[in-house]
Amino acid sequence: MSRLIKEALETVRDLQEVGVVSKQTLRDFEALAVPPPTYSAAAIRHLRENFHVSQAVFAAYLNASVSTVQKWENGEKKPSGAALRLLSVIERKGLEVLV
Amino acid sequence: MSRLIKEALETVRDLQEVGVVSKQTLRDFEALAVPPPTYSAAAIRHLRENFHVSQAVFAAYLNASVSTVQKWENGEKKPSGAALRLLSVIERKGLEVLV
DNA sequence: ATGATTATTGCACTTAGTGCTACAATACGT
DNA sequence: ACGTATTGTAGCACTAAGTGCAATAATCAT
Repeated sequence: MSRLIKEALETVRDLQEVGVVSKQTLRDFEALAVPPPTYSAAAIRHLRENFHVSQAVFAAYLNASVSTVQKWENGEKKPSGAALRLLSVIERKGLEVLV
Repeated sequence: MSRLIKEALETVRDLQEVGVVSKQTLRDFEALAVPPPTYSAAAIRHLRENFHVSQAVFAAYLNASVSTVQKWENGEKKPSGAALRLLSVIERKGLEVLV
């Protein structure tokens, strides 16, 4: 998370404590403060290789087609927003969380 | 997971123990045995409402656009495979895992 | 070597994802 | 109750993601 956003988030947290801002607003802000993950083609390939799985198996975990994974890794297509988020979850929590 | 697949998975596990099948193959099979998640438009809306967040906030968590979430909930568009997997993760682990 | 698994390339096609606008509904404070 | 702010709906147009298939190439173990 960028430093600026982090500080802003702190501010909103303080404002919420004092009652200037609702819990809803705080939660909204937290969600918006979550940085959009980005993965280069190479990064995706590395991520998969760290788990020692083939493209086919990786695709199965992701619930995507082999063709899609290949195009991600070869830079022909970029993962959608949700797919990027999923990749970040995998990176931090492992493939197991998908099961 | 369907009963048949579950049994087949057991068999492959046994085969692997005896050495007829490699660990790779077992892992491949496990991945393939993971059932593809499905969410109806209503199910997605319910999922979001369970977390008491607006479409905008939900979209931020998913790293998707508001427009996309709306179309999912109104049945105009269906989530991609990876998006479905992400929804299943959220359902089982909560929104927190995305941060 | 050779056979099996895994990855690449290219083509064609479908549909998800997004942005924007104007409008409706609902909730909220005063 | 009233006006206001938040939240969700509806329609449009467009871009690019996702998919399948088939043929070729690279990798790797035996």
